[in-house]
Amino acid sequence: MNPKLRDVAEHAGVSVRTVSNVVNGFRYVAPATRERVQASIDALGYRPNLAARTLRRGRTGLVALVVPEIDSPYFAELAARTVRIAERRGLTVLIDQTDGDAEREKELLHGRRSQLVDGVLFSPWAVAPAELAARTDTVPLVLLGEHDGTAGVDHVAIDNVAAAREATGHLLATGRRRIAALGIQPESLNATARQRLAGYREALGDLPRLEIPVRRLHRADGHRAMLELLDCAEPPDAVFCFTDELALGALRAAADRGLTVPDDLALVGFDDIEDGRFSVPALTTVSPDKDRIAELALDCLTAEPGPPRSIVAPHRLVVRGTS
Amino acid sequence: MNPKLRDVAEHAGVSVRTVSNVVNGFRYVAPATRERVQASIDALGYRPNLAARTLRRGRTGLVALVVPEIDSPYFAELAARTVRIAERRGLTVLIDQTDGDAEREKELLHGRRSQLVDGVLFSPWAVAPAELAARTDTVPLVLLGEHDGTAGVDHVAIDNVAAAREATGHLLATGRRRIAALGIQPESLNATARQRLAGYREALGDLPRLEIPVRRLHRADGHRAMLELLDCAEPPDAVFCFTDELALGALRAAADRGLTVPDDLALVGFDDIEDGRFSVPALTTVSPDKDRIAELALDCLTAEPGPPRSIVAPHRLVVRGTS
DNA sequence: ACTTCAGTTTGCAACGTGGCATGCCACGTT
DNA sequence: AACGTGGCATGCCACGTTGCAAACTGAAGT
Repeated sequence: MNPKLRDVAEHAGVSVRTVSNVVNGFRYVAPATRERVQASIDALGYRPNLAARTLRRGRTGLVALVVPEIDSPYFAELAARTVRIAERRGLTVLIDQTDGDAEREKELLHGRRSQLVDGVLFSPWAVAPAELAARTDTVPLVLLGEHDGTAGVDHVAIDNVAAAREATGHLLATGRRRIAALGIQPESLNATARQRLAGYREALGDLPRLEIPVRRLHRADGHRAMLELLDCAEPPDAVFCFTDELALGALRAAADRGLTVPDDLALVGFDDIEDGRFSVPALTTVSPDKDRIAELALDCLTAEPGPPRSIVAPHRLVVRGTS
Repeated sequence: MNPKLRDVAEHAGVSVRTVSNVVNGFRYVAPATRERVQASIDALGYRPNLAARTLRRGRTGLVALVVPEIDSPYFAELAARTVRIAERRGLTVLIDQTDGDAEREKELLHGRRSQLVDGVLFSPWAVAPAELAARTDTVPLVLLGEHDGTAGVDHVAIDNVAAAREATGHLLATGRRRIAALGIQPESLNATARQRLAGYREALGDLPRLEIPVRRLHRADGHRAMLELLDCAEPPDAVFCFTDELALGALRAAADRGLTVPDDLALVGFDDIEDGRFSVPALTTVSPDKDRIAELALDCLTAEPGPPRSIVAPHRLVVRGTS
């Protein structure tokens, strides 16, 4: 059995409470006492029991990161940063995957983790704004990547509309006129996809729209959709993809059809995943500041409760070889 | 405040203990009582307090997954599967990143998480076998991806030597004779890299060896090393890369130098990450059965304590476009 | 009638910690 | 000498749960 406060107290010849005071850095402990207690702590290898501490304090030091899939590179990179930054703040991150399933997202909103964590970083996919409003749970919640003004919940996200406008505008600036948007989510309430679509439309103005739906946002979806798109009567000369994964699938499709990128077809992605820096050619993309997003989100969680914040994280367009 | 057992007990007119029995599915509860209690639970929205439960039971339901970096695709994919399988077993996964730092790995071995988790899945990078043997911590530990017979700890890994032999053998079978191995870790005690090197050497027999060291196993490392390699006097006609990431960096380097893969240069990777299926051309790779690895590792954690197991997970060579 | 026993319910105690209030002491001030 | 003050140490209790053992019930066995 691990040593407990009582064991340390006996060993050091002080009360349990004094040991607790030392452990917690309480102010009024005589230096000599502190030293003696610390020696006993080291000698016995005492470590506070987290369960007891949690029970007493009501805080766990855990934060849940809820994402559709942790093996999607964007979320993996976001998770890596979140874990690092959380650690610096004495927090530990646990991972929940929803697989983009609305039911599972609802569960999370309604307290599936409320006993276990001090806060939830939630990257929603399919859940309706009404569900957010109807949330019963009281655990601090921060939405990641959503930014559609749904009241009552903290948000951290880049300006998706502006970013999509820039991406599309960049394709226009390079002389493209038949620009497709790849990544529409017809059935889903996904706010992010809607905003990127809005930005695309704004930039396009009166030019013909070419809006391609996909089931999910993975490479395979981008690949499949792009093959179809290239086989149709009037294929586009550029595609704005809502994720880098889609873009990489599309890039592969272009290669399958013998097209040269960016000459025959320009591509812009979204997310700036590591992968896109080493594709051939390297992927032009919108780069959200993931470090900043993670940081701001954790700030929100630890901040004093107040009116719901809506925080905009920075992004920039990174032009590389596909455009 | 959340309702507790006492509140439910009062509401249902039974003792606290009986409510606990219902919650825990204890056998001897009269159906009528169970129903009444369950109704009260639902009415009040009772959820067990995990901290109290943990304190009492001594188990947390948490498992730590310790990896060098969660945003490395192989580990992200492994994590995704681990989280899914763990969830089915009522376990929650928390993520620790070591960044390949020996100090941090040691911390984990010496109980950094022992209070918080029921078990640790540890994917070591730099830690010495001696550290493993000197482990003081008693939390169940399973090593992932190591398999060098270090006594005293459970292992789950594929047969890295055989896999590397197959990969190299495949390149030989396609007529290559000047085959490099990319991914050597000269300074590190990393067992995985050593085993893959051993397999490479076995397959090569008396053919000339070309063993290329890299600092880490990322795309950038593969890219850099491959550029150097291609610029030297006698460049190889094939490269066996110790990870897919290295291979993708190498693939990019080949493109940078105007080489055609696989005609001018064949590549084989290792890990079968999603990314490699959509590169141009698609990456030939060794595919470890990640689902099986996650499953076996969790089996180990939950199994009765016994003599250290050394479990070999299946793998297969997936031939695609780069060879 | 008495024991036995499975089924059912219960009270008590303890898991290890930290909040609170209090007590004690030494020292300087009035 | 009495008093106030700040530094320091401590005991009691509650956080919400579950293990344990005991108690009670009614029916079946002797």
